[in-house]
Amino acid sequence: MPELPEVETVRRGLAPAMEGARIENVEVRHRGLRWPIAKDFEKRLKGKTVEGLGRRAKYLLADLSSGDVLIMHLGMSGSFRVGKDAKPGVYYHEKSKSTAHDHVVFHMSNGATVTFNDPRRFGSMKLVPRGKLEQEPLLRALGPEPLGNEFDAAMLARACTAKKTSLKAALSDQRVVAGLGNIYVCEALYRARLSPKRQASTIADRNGRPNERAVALVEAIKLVLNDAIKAGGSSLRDHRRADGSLGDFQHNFQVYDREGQPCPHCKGTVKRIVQTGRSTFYCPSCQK
DNA sequence: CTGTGTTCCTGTTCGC
DNA sequence: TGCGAACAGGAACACA
Repeated sequence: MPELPEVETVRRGLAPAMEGARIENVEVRHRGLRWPIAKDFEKRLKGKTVEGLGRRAKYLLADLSSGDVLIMHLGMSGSFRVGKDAKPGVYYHEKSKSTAHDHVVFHMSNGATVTFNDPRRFGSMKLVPRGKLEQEPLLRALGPEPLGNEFDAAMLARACTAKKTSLKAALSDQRVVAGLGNIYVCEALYRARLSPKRQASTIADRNGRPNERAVALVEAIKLVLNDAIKAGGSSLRDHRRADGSLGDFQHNFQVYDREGQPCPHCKGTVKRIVQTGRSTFYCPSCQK
């Protein structure tokens, strides 16, 4: 699930429970995440203070007093919940109060409990010394932050000009721009009125300079991400914010998961196609 | 190097 | 209601 707006929402939800607090204890109940959680994981975390909680693309980065950085990724189905007294505030299965898939639990010095739940276990956690963060393979190849000032039409055009893929594939590529996923790529392309099937290189001229499509696309990306963050992200299925409340942005989807429904802006119908193995939703009559 | 398909895993939804 | 198939927000990896 979690794309940039959801991860940012998680970060904001976890910050009050984690920043400035010491990790009194950490329980790893299932080491088999995307990669096995390292053997020294608990030892390196116990007794350390979280000095700050940041985000890079879809990664959460917890700065620790030990000099390590805890890198966390939610994968497809990961979520965090903040609770007290060693209990999560909200359960993944709220009715059954099930703790299945609660793989990692942080017990903080302020009494907060931070629980990582991930049914599909595509998420990951990894400790890296702060000094080696720049060489970290997970982060190294990431493209620009889409909400940063440095991300503009010129930069996007430069990244797309040599691409031989569709716009959908290019925007999904974390090396081009970091943090978009299937939902927000579809939504940004819709807002920019650009077809997901259009060749990515057509947002640049022969010299790699941005054209009006690149300008519209960058504007649409920033707009949709900012709106989604304001709404607390999207809540599909059981997904919730760290405090258990639901994000609202799914109500603002214009095309995502709306196959067969009317386009909000023309008389067309939202269509679903498959590109590089993933569903794409778009309006063929207003996205060109 | 570039682009595409497969794979990890569990849960939900859909058609019969 | 049951039951198998299809599908789901990601991204590393193998391969052409």
